Amino acid sequence: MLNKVTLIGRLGADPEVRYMPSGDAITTIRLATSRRWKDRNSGERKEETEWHRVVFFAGLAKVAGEYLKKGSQVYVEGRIRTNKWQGQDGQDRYTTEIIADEMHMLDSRSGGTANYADNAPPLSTYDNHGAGSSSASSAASSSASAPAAFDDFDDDIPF
Amino acid sequence: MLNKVTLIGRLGADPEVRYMPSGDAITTIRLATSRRWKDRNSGERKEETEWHRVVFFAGLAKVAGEYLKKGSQVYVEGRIRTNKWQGQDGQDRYTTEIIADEMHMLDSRSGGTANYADNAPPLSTYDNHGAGSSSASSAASSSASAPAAFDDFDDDIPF
Amino acid sequence: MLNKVTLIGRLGADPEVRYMPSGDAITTIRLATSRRWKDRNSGERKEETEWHRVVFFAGLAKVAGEYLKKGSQVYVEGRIRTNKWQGQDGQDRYTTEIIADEMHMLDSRSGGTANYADNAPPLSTYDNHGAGSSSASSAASSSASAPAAFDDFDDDIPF
Amino acid sequence: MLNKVTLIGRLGADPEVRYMPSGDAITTIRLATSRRWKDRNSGERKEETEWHRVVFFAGLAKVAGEYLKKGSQVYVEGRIRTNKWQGQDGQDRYTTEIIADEMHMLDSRSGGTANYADNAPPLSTYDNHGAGSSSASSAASSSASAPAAFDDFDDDIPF
DNA sequence: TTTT
DNA sequence: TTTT
Repeated sequence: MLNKVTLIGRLGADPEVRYMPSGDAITTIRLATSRRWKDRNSGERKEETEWHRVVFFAGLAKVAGEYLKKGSQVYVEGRIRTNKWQGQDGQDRYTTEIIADEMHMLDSRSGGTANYADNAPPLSTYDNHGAGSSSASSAASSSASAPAAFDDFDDDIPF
Repeated sequence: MLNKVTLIGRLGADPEVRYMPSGDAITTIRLATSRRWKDRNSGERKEETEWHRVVFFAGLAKVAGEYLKKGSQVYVEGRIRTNKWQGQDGQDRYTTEIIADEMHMLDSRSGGTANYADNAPPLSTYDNHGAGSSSASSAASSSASAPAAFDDFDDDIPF
Repeated sequence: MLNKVTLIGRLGADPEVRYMPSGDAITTIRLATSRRWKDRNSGERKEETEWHRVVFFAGLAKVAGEYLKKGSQVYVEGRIRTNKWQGQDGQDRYTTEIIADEMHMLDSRSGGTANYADNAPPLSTYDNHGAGSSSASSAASSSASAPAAFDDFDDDIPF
Repeated sequence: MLNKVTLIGRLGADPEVRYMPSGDAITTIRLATSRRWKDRNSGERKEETEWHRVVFFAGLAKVAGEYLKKGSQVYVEGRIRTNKWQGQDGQDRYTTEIIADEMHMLDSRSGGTANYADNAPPLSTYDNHGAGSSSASSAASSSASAPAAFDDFDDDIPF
């Protein structure tokens, strides 16, 4: 079965980074996508903004936490997950989020936040495909300098 | 900005069809997508099922309501929309759904529910791209026989 | 059946715009996507650039021809089409191209070519879904000023 | 940059499987996707079939070679690659293919070819994300029995 | 609640 | 031929 989401939008705030006991990072962002259309009857232009909670794990979480900022434009690919939890009143609540497995920063060169380009890695795509928790741990414990981000590059089939 | 979802899954129940005052249909389905993986540490196979609420409007709603059944396998493309509403306790609640704009029945000929193939249209893709509410209304008021479904075919660029 | 391509890349040259007898524009771009990975055996970083021929029709062709430039970063969605033709030697040749039905300029505000932002429309998505040649013609004959680009906005379902 | 293709279609012939000196399989299929639309001017229904050459490597190649048959319906995700080669006349030729990194068999239960269901694995998604050539080799040398196919399941992040 |  |  397929459960795939692709988003291009901007962060409404800086990323939030938390850490697991294992040392793995978990980064969460709020991403806005807006849709514009012209009402066929009234002819009015309309706009609607949708906010998405996007969660990154392991190596992706590190890169997202380090390089994304409020206002950054980003491409995200992942899957929908809805979590069930209980409110204080004992009632079921649901929260839907996007579990990201691919991320691509779209603010080229001077783009985005002022000092963004200072430590940005070359524009490229990061992903989590096939990453297990063990290798993720080792990635998470590697150096936080910019080149370390490249540890997450996809080892691909060399044909 | 981009907000796109693609799902391939099976219906957990027959579609629910409601009608607007204008006569337009609104069809809702519950779609299951499951994900299987092997835990890298324990080696165990795991499986997780995600349930999606998918909503179809206008011409798509008609086709979905007519041809999809509990257990049908379907491809859906659309966008994420989260609705905010108030519970009886006055607290904010959120419901996330997929607003479909393309649908593709995957139960081929002999496939799916027993008597499914009897009145199924040729395997094809239906979509709502660019459909305004007025044209949608006229589609909704057209005959309910199988060929009518074709009214929703995308008029495409003839090059 | 589904035949969908999504690309994010940069133009290798300015767009080429041609016109049909009907007045409709046809715009073609060459789009580079590059893939980077680290070879698992040698540990070397590798990079491979793929060039795509992307074709826009009707209203999309106008917007693409007007606002895209060499070096622009763009999101394109469309379908694969392979054309068969005959070389001078009488042998069959094949050319594969992407017929775009959605386009999204990713060079934000300050981004892209120097004077790009001067006449750029608000960042948004253009599409051709469901556009027939007749409506396309009328779009093509509308004024070429920036606001005209909005004529191509998707009329969407107002629920 | 992003270069992504998603196809749902049917095989025009049985898969072709070749083997690398390393023992890795390479499987190629011809996949048809068809598009139907109604001409807005003439009102005629039209149909166009596009044929795609899809190539699978490593573990995916094994599964594709074993379980797909002429007529099978399949979901494929991958990237576009155009190869340049020289005809006998010394002229450059180009061949475009889809390098698959995910595959999903859509013929449920009784679907597709007669004896398909006999040895089919549970309906699921196979992928090559992040597979390097070394791990691919070991997968290729594992047993060819049905359960072996599960070796290719995505080890995913266990949150 | 589907399906394999 | 783009870009980092």
